[in-house]
Amino acid sequence: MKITSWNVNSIRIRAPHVAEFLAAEQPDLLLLQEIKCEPHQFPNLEFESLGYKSVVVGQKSYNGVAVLHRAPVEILHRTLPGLAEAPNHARYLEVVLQNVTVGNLYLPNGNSGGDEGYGYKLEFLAALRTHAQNLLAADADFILAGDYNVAPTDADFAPRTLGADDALIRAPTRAAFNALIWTGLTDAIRALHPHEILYTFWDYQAGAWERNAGLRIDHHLLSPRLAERLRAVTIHKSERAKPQPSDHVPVSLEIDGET
DNA sequence: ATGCCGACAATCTGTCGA
Repeated sequence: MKITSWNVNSIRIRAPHVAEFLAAEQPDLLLLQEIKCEPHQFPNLEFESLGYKSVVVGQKSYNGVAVLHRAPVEILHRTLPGLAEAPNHARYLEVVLQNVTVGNLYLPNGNSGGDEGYGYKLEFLAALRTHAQNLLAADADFILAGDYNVAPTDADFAPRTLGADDALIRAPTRAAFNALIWTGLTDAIRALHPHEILYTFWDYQAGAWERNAGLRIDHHLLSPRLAERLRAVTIHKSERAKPQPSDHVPVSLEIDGET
């Protein structure tokens, strides 16, 4: 099973890139973040011809997540369980494919909106941790993947890309991310590439791509049995060099068995 | 200090968010 996550920064702008990616890579699931549109605006036609259907959790202008799938999926959640507030933020979608529960998430950046904006980011991470604990208690096989807007360690961002108080690296951010991981989850990229400098995002500004001034902020967290079935991780870096790219690149997992 | 991008409301530009 192949599962890819990609923050596309507007699906309407990026539809040709996504279609090309689907044709070339044929993932079983493509988890999209920042689609920036309402469900009725989602460009389904361009993907249906490639054999993919969509589940869309969208809103006007901002945020928004979706899952593209070939085989039917069961929809479990359209908001993050336990996140009471969720004030008009389309940031979570959970489906099941082949007995694997897949949570697709777009975590708040946390640098805007002052204390409230940052607090919402921490609340999201806390709710995600509780949800992970519940899934573990239910003995589920699951993946929580997407744009976490968290650089977990100092090896996960290039020099001079982030200020010391940036919401992507502040101590409470990392503590909340670690608390999630330490429920017993595995960071897929780090499981297979523990020491390499790897990034999944390069800002549009200041020549970040040309200088390789990137961040590793897109993650796949795996439950224990799924971690044992992890065979490969691919960061599709070449997407960033294409014309009119997203600032994030796709990240794919290959999972053994149950296919 | 910072060279971008996309959506939107309202135009040939500004604001917001990331």
